[in-house]
Amino acid sequence: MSSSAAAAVDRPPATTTTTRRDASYSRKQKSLSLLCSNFLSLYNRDDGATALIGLDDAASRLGVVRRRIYDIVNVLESVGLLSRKSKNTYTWKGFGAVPNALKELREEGLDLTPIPAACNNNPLDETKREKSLALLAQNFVKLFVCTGSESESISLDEAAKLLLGVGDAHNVSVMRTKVRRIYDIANVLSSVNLIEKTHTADTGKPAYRWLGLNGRRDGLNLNSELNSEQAKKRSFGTDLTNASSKRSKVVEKRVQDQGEVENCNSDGGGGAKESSKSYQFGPFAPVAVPRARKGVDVNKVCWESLGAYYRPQYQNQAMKELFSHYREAWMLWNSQVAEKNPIQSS
DNA sequence: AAATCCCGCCAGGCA
DNA sequence: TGCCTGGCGGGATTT
Repeated sequence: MSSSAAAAVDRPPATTTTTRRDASYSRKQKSLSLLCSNFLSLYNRDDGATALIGLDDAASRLGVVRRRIYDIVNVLESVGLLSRKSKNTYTWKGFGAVPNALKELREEGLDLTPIPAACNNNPLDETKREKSLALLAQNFVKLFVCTGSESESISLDEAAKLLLGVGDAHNVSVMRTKVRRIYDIANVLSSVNLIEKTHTADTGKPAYRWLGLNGRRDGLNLNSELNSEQAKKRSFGTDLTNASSKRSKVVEKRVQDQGEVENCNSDGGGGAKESSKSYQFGPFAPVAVPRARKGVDVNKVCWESLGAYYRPQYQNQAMKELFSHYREAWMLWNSQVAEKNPIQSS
């Protein structure tokens, strides 16, 4: 089947290697870790309240194509942070739901034996399910919670080999694909501080350590400095959205066309230019946060959640202090508003 | 050179 | 038929 119309809309114009080599192309703007952190900033609540997540809404708010959202929700769903409600819609469950999900995973136990096709009602479905990111993510988590490795690191290689199908143990190509997927999963899980990236003591090879909910030092700090080295490396000076990407220009334009872009980040192109060079409000200013719609104070929700949850990790001390300053000012202002308007602000 | 992982093609399912 | 979902791997970027 050829690409669908939806996919065509979804997809920025076909990229050439020229574009990819463009000097302004920067992965920092687009990492899955950062995207996931921003996703949490939008939907995670301290009070444990559930929220509906529309995939299109999430994609346009974050300035990415839907495809990227699928990666995130599939992994987050595997640890119970959200669940699929219906087509296009997920329900945010929050960190309160994680212990149960982990308990269930633990009780299920780690069984990597492929289900024989003959035993399945629908072999095709099972094959697909077997390879799905969601299941891979669950099994990855099980490697820690079911094998007593909660205090130990598991190397990337080790994880990939364990999660490979029996017949694929020596297939380099399959192994490489599996490793790619583990990177995807690990980036999401480290963004929510359930795991952290480390290195094996002996070989220095990449590895991951289970943090569990202890990884969240407190209810606010989802982007703890304890977060993966990866996030540290890739998040400096980046925008809240991934709209900076040239490849995201189609999405960005679509959002602008809808007249929904809150141009609170005065770096002009809504993040299309390097925000690190021309920041005005700081990288936590969302580019694609929709204007308040009728009866819905979207802005308030977003800024509140940003103020409460979003903590960029700056390697630069000045940036750290600057953000702290803005955050304190915001919190102070917010509490003053709350005092004046207890009903509206509650 | 190895590690990392973004990106989007495209297959398959479903209404 | 068109949209939704997501597996997959090429290849660019970072370490």
